Amino acid sequence: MLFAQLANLSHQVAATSARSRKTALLAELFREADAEDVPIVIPYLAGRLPQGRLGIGWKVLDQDVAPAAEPTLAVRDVDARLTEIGGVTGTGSQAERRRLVGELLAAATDVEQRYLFGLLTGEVRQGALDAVAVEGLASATGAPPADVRRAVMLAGSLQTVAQALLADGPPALERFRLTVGRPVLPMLAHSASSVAEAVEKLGACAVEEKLDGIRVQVHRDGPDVRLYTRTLDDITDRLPELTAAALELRGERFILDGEVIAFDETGRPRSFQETAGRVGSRLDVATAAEQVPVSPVFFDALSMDGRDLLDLPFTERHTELARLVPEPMRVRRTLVHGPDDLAEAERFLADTLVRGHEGVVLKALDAAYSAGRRGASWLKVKPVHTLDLVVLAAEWGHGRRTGKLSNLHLGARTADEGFAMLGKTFKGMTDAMLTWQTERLRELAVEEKRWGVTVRPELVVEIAYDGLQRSTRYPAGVTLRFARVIRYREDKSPAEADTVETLLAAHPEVTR
DNA sequence: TTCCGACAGTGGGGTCGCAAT
DNA sequence: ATTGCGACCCCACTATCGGAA
Repeated sequence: MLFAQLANLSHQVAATSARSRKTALLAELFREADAEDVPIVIPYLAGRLPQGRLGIGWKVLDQDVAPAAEPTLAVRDVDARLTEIGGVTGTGSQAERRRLVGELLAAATDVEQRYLFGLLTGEVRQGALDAVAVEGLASATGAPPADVRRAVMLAGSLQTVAQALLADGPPALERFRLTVGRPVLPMLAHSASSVAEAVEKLGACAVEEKLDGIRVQVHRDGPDVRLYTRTLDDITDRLPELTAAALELRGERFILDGEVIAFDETGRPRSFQETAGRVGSRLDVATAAEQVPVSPVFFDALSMDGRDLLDLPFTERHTELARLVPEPMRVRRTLVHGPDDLAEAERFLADTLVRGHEGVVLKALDAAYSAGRRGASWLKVKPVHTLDLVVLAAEWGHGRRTGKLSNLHLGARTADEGFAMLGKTFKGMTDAMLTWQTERLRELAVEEKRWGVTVRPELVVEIAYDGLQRSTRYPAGVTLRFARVIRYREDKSPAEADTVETLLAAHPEVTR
């Protein structure tokens, strides 16, 4: 199959807004693909590369290469060349990768070049990624979409399922079962703005503390233990104390879901930055483990002694968990009967925050474990802080925000009547706000740059954020975590904006 | 007809490890 | 030694489609 055929199809998919049409287009191509092309075509159509990451980013792609006039590249050619590029390492590798990418781009037509850019940067912008590709695959093979989604969750990859399905048809889905040692896509939580809202939606539920660490899936099969992240990367070698903890549990074969986090000597959680740094350390694990020891804290059991627990209600999965895992290694929790029991949920949240944790997750007691589309039975609630800050600059947006000033640079007042930048945000804006702020910020512009505009510091904006963290990038030494716009405050003058001083005072633990 | 769940898109900051300077 | 870059952690929010109510 020619690469141009995929590039053109992707273009067509991007051109239609109807999801049903996107699905139909993808299904048609899945049906046409040769068996040998399938392992390549499937990830490409879901906007990804079968090789995963290749060390190719904007710096390597930032070259102007004249496109070829006629399409000649086969799908397999592109794949072979990318595999080659990914294999280049060592001194001079970046220049060599750049040269090879240049050669590939020169062999590609205009449409193919654009598609390649999308695949390599992970921004295909065709309005169809894994989930829509799953629908297309189901449609192409006649398999029920829900069964395909479940198989993908169990296989941890669309590609594996697609190959089996296209080769052997719907019966192939039977082969995808929960297996100890093979990671499954984790169940995720949605957000709720308050405990009351969450309890209202869920009814009887468990309220569990939400730890600010790294998600971990622990598999044990006898003496073999493997640890996986949320994206199913194997991090076994980095966390020997977790392996040891898993081996001490009195069970031979199980899969547990939880969080890994670092605590200080008093049992309070250390900052997310410290936990993340530890989990990210791969080279000198022994030293890292000594300086920042981490602990597993579990909240779910997916498999026990060869039994698949995924479809059991949460209550029963938790019973299994509690039988295996001693209390200190489990997430703290309380049970709530329903809205009339709200006070208990509120009390638990307050207590959890006092302990230094991030918030709570409320989980429906009757819900199965599912990464598929079965509604939000896990709801997280975290406290939100707000500030009035001043817009210092704004950057031009990309994709559907092209032509709009999007990413705002946010400043707080300083003691010397100036402003210190605390970070950026592009979140929380409606289309109307984008249009309005583009016009307003242009009026305030003092300098036009390629990336955007700097403005007179006059526009006050109300910002929500999850907390403060240390920063080496910004002048105050701190930055906002997950900043998002709530609304513009034209009724406020910049002199009424919040100061760095009051911000630091509100989060004493960060600079202590 | 209206409502709402699921998805894709739009990017944010930090840290680590490797290569380049 | 320091800097730049890519990968991978954490993540919020809006617009839109299409099935459910």
